[in-house]
Amino acid sequence: MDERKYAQVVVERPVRNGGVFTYAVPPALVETVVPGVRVAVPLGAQVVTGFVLDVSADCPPGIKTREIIRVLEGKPIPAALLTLAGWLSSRYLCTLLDALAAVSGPAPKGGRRRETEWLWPRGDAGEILAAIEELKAPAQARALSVLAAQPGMTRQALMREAGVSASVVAALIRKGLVISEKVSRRREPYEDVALDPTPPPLLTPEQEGAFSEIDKAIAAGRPEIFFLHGVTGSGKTEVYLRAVAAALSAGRQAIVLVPEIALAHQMVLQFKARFGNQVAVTHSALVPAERHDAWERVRAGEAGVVLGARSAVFAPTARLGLIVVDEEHEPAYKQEQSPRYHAREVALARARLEGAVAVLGSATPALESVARCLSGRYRQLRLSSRVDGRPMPAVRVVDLREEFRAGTVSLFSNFLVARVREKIRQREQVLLFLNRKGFAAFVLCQACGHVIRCPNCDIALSYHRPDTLFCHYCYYRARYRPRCPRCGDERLGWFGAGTQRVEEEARALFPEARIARMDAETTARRGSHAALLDAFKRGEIDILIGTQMIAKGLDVPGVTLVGVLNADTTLLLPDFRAAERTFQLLYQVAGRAGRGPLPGEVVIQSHCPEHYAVRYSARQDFFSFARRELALRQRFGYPPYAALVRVVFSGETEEKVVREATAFGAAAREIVGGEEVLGPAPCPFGKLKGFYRWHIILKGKSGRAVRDACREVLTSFLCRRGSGVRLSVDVDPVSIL
DNA sequence: AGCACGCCGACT
DNA sequence: GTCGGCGTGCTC
Ligand SMILES: [Zn+2]
Ligand SMILES: [Zn+2]
Repeated sequence: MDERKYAQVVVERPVRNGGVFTYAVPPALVETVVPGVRVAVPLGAQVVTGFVLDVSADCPPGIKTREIIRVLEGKPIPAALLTLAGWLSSRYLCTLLDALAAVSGPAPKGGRRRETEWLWPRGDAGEILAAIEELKAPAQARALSVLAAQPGMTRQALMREAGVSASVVAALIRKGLVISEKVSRRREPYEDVALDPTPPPLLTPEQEGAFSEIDKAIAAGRPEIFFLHGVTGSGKTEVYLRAVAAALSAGRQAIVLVPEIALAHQMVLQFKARFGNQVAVTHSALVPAERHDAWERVRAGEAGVVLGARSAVFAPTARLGLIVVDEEHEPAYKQEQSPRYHAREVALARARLEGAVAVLGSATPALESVARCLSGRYRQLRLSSRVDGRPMPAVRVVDLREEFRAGTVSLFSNFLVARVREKIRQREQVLLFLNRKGFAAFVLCQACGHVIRCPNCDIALSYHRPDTLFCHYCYYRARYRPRCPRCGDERLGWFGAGTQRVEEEARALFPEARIARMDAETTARRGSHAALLDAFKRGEIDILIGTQMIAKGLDVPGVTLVGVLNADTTLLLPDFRAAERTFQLLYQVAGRAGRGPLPGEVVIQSHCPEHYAVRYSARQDFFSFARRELALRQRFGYPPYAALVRVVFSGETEEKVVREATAFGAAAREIVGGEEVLGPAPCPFGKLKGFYRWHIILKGKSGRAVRDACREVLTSFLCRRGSGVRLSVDVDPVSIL
């Protein structure tokens, strides 16, 4: 009988049908063609690669199949991750191919592991001396004698020391007078962290209570979702460590996600000290081949713990028992290219599919998480007191409107200047924090703090020349008048000072202080970021000025004052999460003060001190903030009470982009039922690398409903091929820039 | 995405 | 008459 096997293959071509084709498996490949392997297959006139989804004995009728050419190297994607890829493509409306590529981890080939090359002179001292004498080329002779004096140099060092060019060294190697030895530097970062033999610290009663719940679920193999809501310094990490230990002793593996591995230095050290080489760190500093090695250690079960950024959620753990998502509210968990997944959501889906326990942690939960705690989907565990028993820092909000009326033109209020001077006198350290500059012109009344918002969307309107204000969500437009609608003042500003200007002002105001600035410009050189932080920690800098990047993970005991120069700029972002982002940022910044023995102090400068995000963050009152914010989300129809899908159109000709976006909008309005179609409107970054960008936002009651509606529109809608307009879909967008 | 097929305008 | 524009459809 016909024993032929057929494989369903997703080809690496953006084909309309989703790219799934049926191929015959040649007898020689029956053993190796299994679900999850990559294969080379013929497609039309060419050979393309693809992923095998499934292998079976039957073939859909009425098609002439061709044979798989060969199986590519690399381990197959495990079944659970293949299922997860299917989930990803339907949850995030991406192609199955993009989902499979994400799930398949780092490529097995493509780049060598890093090697260090050492150069040695050939032979004993006599032979080398003879060779130097015989050499006709003086540069080569010089290089060889330099190397003889100091054997074991790198190529760069030899070139530098001998003052010769690369060709000189190459000639010596070619002649066999110099031996090149390449040593693979298979150094895992943090490899040299010693296991800490001391027993883990005792848990506080709160930590104990939280851990025992998680422990019970792990021991029982009950796939629960826990939300660990713990204030700054309440010891969430120790709870994660205990939970991971519990999973390991139950014979299962654990994945621990952090927003940015480069900023999780302390946490990596703690995990390495506790679990040693059982931890695989998927560090972004690894070259692809090294990432692949780490992945294989996980697959083989050598590593029981995976610690990494969002892509670590796809680690090929065979026996997953626990997934931890630390700082679950962080926007860094959102992948901003297809598949545009949120690692927290993927983690929950994976935990469900593989029967693992999930632990999400934050001091300032995403409002989606608050809603899920309230609905009972997450079990909430609270850590409400600091492990060290220190009080939260005292926060003082300075009203910039009063400063404005009093004629202050400086970025520093009089109060902040006085506090900084006091700290400098006492030889304590100061952190000055500047919110990132607004990306577009936004309108804020300098006199009363009023912000003009969209009546439909509650989103801050942005100004466009010569006299238009518009909403980036629904494209509501209004005429701009340089006159505040609330107080009538004519000084509507769009301010946006850079760190450079802050530094200049600070030098003028505090001439006796040692001041440093940390931003993209000053930390462009590799390692200078760490060097600057080290200098600050050693007390060689009195005032450190920086943007968002210094708010994360900075732990300097000498800092007793944190100043936020402009608390409001995040409130002006065209984003329904603007208030949430502001609250999170201010809360986090405040946590940077008073981490040492001296009490901390925080000064927040704001044009809208009465705004609830500013007010409640000053009191570190998350629950009051959440209550207010949830009410607004409900009123204006935003997550967690609604779901959004954003469709971005981009191309080199704006008219064509607008035409396609408008056509999509019309098709969408035709098809959808209860969902709203907002726009098209220009994206906040309306032109990026020569591409004009417009977007449409679909809004609906449930995620399922909006996704279904969007999927339906997408099946009937195609950008005209000649238009050169590309379309990309973002389900649950985090940033709409 | 590629590539072929096909149907109209302006060239040797 | 044919060379070539790109709109349309298909690839297991
Ligand atoms: Zn005003
Ligand atoms: Zn609007």
